[in-house]
Amino acid sequence: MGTVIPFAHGSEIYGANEAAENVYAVLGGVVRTYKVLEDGRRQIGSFYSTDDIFGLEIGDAHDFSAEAVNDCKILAVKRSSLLALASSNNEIARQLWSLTAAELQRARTHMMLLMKSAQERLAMFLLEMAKHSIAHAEIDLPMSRQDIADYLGLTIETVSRTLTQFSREAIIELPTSRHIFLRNSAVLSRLSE
Amino acid sequence: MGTVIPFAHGSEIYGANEAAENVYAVLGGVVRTYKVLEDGRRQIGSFYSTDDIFGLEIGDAHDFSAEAVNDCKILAVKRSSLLALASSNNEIARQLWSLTAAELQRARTHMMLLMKSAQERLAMFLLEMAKHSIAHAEIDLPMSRQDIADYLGLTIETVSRTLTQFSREAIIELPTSRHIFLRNSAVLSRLSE
DNA sequence: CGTGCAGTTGAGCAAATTCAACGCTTGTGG
DNA sequence: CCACAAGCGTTGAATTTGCTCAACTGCACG
Repeated sequence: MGTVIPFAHGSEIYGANEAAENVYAVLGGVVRTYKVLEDGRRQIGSFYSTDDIFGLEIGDAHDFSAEAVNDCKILAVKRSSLLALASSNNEIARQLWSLTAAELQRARTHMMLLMKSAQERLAMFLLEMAKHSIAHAEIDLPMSRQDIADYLGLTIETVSRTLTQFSREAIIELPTSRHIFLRNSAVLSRLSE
Repeated sequence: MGTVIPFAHGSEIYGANEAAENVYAVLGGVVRTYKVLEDGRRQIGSFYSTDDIFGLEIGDAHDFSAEAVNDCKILAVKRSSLLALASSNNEIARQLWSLTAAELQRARTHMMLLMKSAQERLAMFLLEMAKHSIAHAEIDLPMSRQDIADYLGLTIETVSRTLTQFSREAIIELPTSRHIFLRNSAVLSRLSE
């Protein structure tokens, strides 16, 4: 059911305000959803990785845009067929509702993140990334500093400085800019509250 | 259907992590939902006024607390009976889903707000309040500066200063601290983007 | 007529941003 | 194979923004 589509890194999956024809599942790679304000500032709403579902709207239009962070395999499923299924199958209907609730959870967590200090935001971000990674204390970042900054509501400089600070304090290790070892998750947890 | 309950200003309607037994509708007054962090910081998630519905969770526990901002009339409806209805009635099921989607919309708007400057946050807040008020350009704030600050992720001092600045610039008029006239909504709209 | 709370205002400070320079890696053309 | 531009990330200095701490005002309530 649905169609598997590959997306090259940086390519658009859908745009904000476009008709929401499909719902998407990540089979491989990482996707970002975002909005761009008139003055050029970009807010990244979420990153989605393997097994995550995104692009489900209750209205007829997407309210964020979606792009491939790196090369992705995406499963696209017609929204109309899902809705048709849901109308006769309570279990499916409940699962669609549940997906929206999961998005709500995501948004609320992100909201809580955005009222914190730069250190706390980075701590939360690293722990979140670590949870999604295979090795619990080793992260391979698929996204750029700019992506992280736009996700956390900070500048790339602040992201960079905060990470080097963590590194100086031996909380993390940064063999390369995209590769991070968590050396003191306890401190990160405390920072992220 | 359901029970009408009055809540005095400041009284708790439910606490975070409590079992979500009811879903609530505001018949009169204003409600705030919030979370308190270990260090005492409080984040207000949303304000709900007449005809708004709050406290609907897909899990079994509330994840925010809810309090009456001022004296309220609240209709409490058993969640279990709504869910029972939904299981046999697709229209009800769809409306429950829709309510969660509306919450998601709220959370995303709030997320966008929290990445902006103090001026922009206040501008968005004032316009949001104005939309809910009877007279389009006149606001009677039900909540304190502390509530506003915790909603916008600012301090009361910054809220106060920004409002007086708007007042000096003739964007608003402040006959009393809880009563605001919008004198230049265009500027506010531009600020809020 | 005080007392207390909510809101405002000011001064100094801390945090994050801006602007700018620099280093490292990568890819391309000579 | 080397030189060199381009992009990404880091670092530094100056500036801006919002926060902290403190004093003060006005209003409501006893």
